[in-house]
Amino acid sequence: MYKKEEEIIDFSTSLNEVWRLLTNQERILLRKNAKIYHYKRNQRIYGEGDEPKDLMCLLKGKVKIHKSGVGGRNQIIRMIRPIQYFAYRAYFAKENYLTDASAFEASTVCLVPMKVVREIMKRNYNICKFFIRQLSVDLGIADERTVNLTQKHIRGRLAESLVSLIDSYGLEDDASINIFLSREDLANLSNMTTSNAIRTLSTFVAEKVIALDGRKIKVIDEDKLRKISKLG
Amino acid sequence: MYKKEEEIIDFSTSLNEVWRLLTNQERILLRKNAKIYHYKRNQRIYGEGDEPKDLMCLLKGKVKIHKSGVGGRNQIIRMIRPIQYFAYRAYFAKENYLTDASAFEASTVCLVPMKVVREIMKRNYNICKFFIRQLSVDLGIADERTVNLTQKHIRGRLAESLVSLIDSYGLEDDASINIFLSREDLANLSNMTTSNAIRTLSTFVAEKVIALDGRKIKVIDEDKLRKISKLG
DNA sequence: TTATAACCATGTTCTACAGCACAAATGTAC
DNA sequence: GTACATTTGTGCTGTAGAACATGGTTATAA
Repeated sequence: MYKKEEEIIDFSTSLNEVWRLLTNQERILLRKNAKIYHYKRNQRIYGEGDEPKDLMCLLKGKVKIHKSGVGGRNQIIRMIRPIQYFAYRAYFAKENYLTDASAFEASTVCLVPMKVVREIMKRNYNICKFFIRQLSVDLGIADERTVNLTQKHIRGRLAESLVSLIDSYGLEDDASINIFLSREDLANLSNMTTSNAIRTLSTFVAEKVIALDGRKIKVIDEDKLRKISKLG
Repeated sequence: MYKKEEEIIDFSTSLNEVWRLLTNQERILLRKNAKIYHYKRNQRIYGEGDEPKDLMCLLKGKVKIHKSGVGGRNQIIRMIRPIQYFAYRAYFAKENYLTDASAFEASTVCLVPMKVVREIMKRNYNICKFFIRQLSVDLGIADERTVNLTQKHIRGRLAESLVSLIDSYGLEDDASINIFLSREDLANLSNMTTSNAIRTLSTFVAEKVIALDGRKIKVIDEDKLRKISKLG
């Protein structure tokens, strides 16, 4: 399925925030237990129903957390960017995964056994605080999303997705969004059909809010996009 | 706004799980800082934008967490039942409240300053674990809800709400759901308009899935209700 | 009592959007 | 190169469900 590589990783930069919160001893423990995996584009990282065993931290690439709903219709729940942690919710809730995670593009992930993480947590309040904070932020985002996806109209939903992509992945020098998704993924993120995503993108182009070049989305009028997202 | 009462509360039963995890010292600290408030039907407990200061535990009654979306349309995010904790997410995320909380019926709430809670958490890993668990479970529920509310049809959404009310509040001896909400609240919980909630309830009655008597909902065929919820 | 409001209930439009169907463009394999 | 698959783009049609309207029924108040 996936390839394990022995590799020298600079943990202090790649694990960032969490690394800073650790004692030397804990760092040694972590280094000993961490594994690095590489995933190819569209490869599955974990699946609904799997038992959660490892904390994951995305080092490089992009990952989507998604979920198949009624009639197999797919919905993207959230997107992970480098140095974000994921895959821990299910373990903490003592559940199996409710979602799927797949690499959006070639990605590198650092895995740490949850058992090790738990041992560290027992002794290090700051790590607990870190997870509590993450979970709380994510729960807030989820609540917002629920309201937005159900109440906003199609234009508002798509605009909102674009805005959240901008906020997550940023803009290039030429104002194009730093992630390339298919129209289908964009639709799954915005809770609409692919045709509607295409159609609505076209109207945005006509209104000079964005410009398209294949999967590249150039943001022309970010203010207007944010306005559509808020009011639409 | 609300009335504070000096009152003898049996913390060990009313705070349940958390109380058991505390040391004697912590219990004394908690008892000294806890306040009891009473809220009337429909009274607001906190509002969007307020600064979170206290951990709240519902001792008696029913509370709804809701959120006003596009065009003031209201959406119920989750319902709280006695001995459930709430109001802590925003504090942990270092945000102000994103939601409103109101008493559904006359309710009693125990408030503990978050500062005190934090002090206890620093020393007591079990309390950290408790919140991590709660947040993780809630995040899972939120993700499920997002998919359900956006993908299911109107019948499925209403059925799902009814099922979740059954699971939260249980059934009386006569198979009626142990909570009485207005059609409007039911609509806000199921992401539909009041008229559609009324209409769909009627079809459920016609199909002999439920029986209605004012706000009282008697569950006739729970299996069928769960089936509609799953497939609808 | 009447007044007034808050709830229910149901029927009738109307429109946003999903669901095709089909074509063109682009990529990928051989 | 050709062949095939995947992605993208558009038009058409049906329908779920929102918006509106009307009327009845039950609480709360004057």
